[in-house]
Amino acid sequence: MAPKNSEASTNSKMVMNKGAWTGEEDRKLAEYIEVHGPKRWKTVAMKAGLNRCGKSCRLRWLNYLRPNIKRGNISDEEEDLILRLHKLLGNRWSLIAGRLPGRTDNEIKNYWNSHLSKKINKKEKNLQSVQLHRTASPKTCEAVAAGQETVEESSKGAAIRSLASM
DNA sequence: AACATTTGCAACCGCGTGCTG
DNA sequence: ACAGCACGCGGTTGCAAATGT
Repeated sequence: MAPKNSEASTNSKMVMNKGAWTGEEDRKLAEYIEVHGPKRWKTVAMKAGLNRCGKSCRLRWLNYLRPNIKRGNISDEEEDLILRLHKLLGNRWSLIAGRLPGRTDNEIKNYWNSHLSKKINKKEKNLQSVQLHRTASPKTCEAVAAGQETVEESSKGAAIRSLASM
């Protein structure tokens, strides 16, 4: 895959750092934000003396350097909340993260993709095999599933609207 | 021990939206 | 009304560590 960078490409001579952040870069970013605050990321990147694009700085701050960030060890309560919110909101990771203090959307998205989606797939497969044994025709199953989907979609919309407006 | 495969997470990318001049 | 910019989001990728053969 050819590397692209929309912000970096605005200055053809400038080659931005990419990949993992070093301790030194973290320190520079944190020090700058402590003084000037987390805004104008392009300026932050330049003024902090970081050869990074603004986007990269923003992401690093939000997902790693920001104070009060919880890392790892997602508790059973948090997992349960994620599952319920995902059922309600779908892949609205930032909204879900907003309900979990100290957690980032990226962390929740990663957790979902690597842990929960598998769990759910397993559950669904189990459920399907049970249903196939119990119910009459596959068409009945489809009809039932479609009906549930419609109801879920409408409540999803209401939930997103109410959370987004907060 | 050596290699292959899988997993988990940090970071990147493209796109949509809102703000500003 | 419009263009350009900055920001935020969700999807995807890259890679090191862990695990399996």
